Amino acid sequence: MTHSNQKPLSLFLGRLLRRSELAQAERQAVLGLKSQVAQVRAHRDIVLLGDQVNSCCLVVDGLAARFDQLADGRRQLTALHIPGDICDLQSVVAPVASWGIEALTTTTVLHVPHAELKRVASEHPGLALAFWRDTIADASILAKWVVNLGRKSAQSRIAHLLCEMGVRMEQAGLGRRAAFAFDITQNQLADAMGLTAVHVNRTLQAMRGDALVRFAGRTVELHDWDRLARIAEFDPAFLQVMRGERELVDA
Amino acid sequence: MTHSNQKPLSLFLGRLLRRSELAQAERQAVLGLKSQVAQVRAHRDIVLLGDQVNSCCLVVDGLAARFDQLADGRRQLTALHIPGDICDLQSVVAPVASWGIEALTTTTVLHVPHAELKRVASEHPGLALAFWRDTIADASILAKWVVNLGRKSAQSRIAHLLCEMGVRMEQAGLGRRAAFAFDITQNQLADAMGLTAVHVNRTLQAMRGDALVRFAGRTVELHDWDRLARIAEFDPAFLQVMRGERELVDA
DNA sequence: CGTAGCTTTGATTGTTTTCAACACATGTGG
DNA sequence: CCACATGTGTTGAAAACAATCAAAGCTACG
Repeated sequence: MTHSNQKPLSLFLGRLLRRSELAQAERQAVLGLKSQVAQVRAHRDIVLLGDQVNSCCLVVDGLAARFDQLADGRRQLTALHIPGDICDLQSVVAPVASWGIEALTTTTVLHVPHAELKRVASEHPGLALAFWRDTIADASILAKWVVNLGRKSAQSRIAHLLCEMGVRMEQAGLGRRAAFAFDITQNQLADAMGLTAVHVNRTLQAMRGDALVRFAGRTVELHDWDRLARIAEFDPAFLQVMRGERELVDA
Repeated sequence: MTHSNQKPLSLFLGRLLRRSELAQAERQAVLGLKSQVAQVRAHRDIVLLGDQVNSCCLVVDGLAARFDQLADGRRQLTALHIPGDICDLQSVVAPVASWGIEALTTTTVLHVPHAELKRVASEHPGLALAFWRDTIADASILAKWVVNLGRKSAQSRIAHLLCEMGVRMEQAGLGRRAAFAFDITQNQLADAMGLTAVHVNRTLQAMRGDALVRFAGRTVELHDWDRLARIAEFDPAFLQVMRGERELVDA
C-alpha cells in the first residue's frame, strides 16, 4: 500500500539537510512523500540490471549497493548505500537503468514513485536543487572510487572504504566513525574494491595483525583512525557535507 | 572581457538537447550566457586541485580531463571532456572542488560564471532539470569507469575508452566513431586507465598488431569496431542519449 | 545436526609495475 | 641551420602484487 512513512523519510530529509538548506514547506513536502515499504533478504537483487523503474529506493535499514556486471557474471559494486540514502535518485530523470541494486544484508527499503519526487521537485525549486546536490555528492564518491581503484593498493583501498563508511555512518547518526555496523562479506567487499575475495581476506588479515581493523560480529572497529586515514590518504572533503550547520530533524 | 559567445555555447546547448527537451526561451538563455574565452597549453592545469572556483569550464576546442592526485604526485583522471562538455557543472552547487582540471592538448575553454548558470537555472526550471540530467550523464560514465578499473584487463579497459570516446565524438558531431581526433599521450592514457605508461605502450602494441587500433598523428582509427566493442564489453546505454529525437541547433 | 555459505590456507600462475636505458620526434635559441 | 633540451615512444629484465585453483575449517541458520 502506498502511504506516508514519516520516520524513514526523515532519514532522507536529514541527508538532504546535511548539504542543502530547506524551508519548512520543503521539509514537509519530503516528509509527506507517498511511498511503499519492502523488505529484501540479504544477497537478493532489489533492482535487476537493466530494469526500467518508476520509483526510487530509499534505504531505511540495512545495507544496499549499486552494481554493474560483466558478461561472465563478475560484479563490480559502484556505490554502497546506508539508511537515509536514495540508491538511484538519478533514475528520476534518467529512468533507463544501466545498473542494478543489491541488498548486501537484509534490508528495508522504501519505494518512492518517480511521480512523487517529480511533483515535489517542481512545486519546490529548492528541492530540485537539493536533489541535484544529492546526486552530485554520490558522483563525488564515485570519482574517489575511480582514484582508489586506479591508483591504490589493496590495503589502501580497503582503508579508504572503511574511513568513508565510518564518516558517512557518523554523519548519518548511525554510529561512531571508529565503530559502526558494517555487515558485509569478504566477497561483497571484493566486489566493491575490484579484488578477489581471497586477496581481500589476506589483506584484512594483515590489517588485523597490524591492529588497524577488527570485524566483530556485524560491526567493524577501526582501532587507529589516524594511521588508517594516512594509509588511505583519506580526506573527507569529497563527502561534501556542509560544515557546522548540520541541522537535525525531529519528525 | 565577459560577453556572449554564441558559437561555443551552441556546442553545449547541443549536448543538453541530446538528453533534454528545451523550449525556445530556454535555448536562448543558454546561448545568451555571459562568459570569457581562454586558451590553455597542453599539460597545463586549468583548475588546480582543491581550488575554489566561481565559474565552470566549457571545452570549446581540444581535450580536457578532470583528475585527482595522490600524495606522491601520481594522477588518476576521472573524466575526459570534449568540445561541448562542461567539465565541472557540479561546481555550481558544490563549489569546493576536490578535483582538478588539466588540458590534455592545447585547449580553448569558456569560463561561465556560476552566477550566470544559477540565474538561468532559477529563471527556467527546465534548464535546472537539464543541468541535473547533464550531471547524471557524467556520473553514469564515472560508474562505468569504476567497473572498467575494478574488473577489466588493460586491453579491455583501453578498448572501452576508445569505444566511449568514439561514440561521444560522433554524437557531438566531431568525427566518426571509427576515426576521430584523439591527441592523447600514452602517459595521459595511463593516468586515465589506472595503468603505467609502459604497460599502456605494450598493450597498444598488441592491439595494433591485432589490427584493432591505430594512432595516426592526432587521430585514432578503430579498424574493427565490432571486435573492439566485444573485447570491451561495450554497451552505449550508459551514455544516456535520447534515441532518435536528437534535435540539432544552428545558432 | 546437517548444510550452505563464509573464512582461511597453500601452491602456482599471471598480470602489471618498476627501473633503467635508448631511439625518436619536436621545438627552441644561438 | 645546427646544437640542444625536452618530452614521447619503445625495449628488456626483475620484482611485486593480485588472481586462480583447490581444499579444508568454521559458523550460523533452519
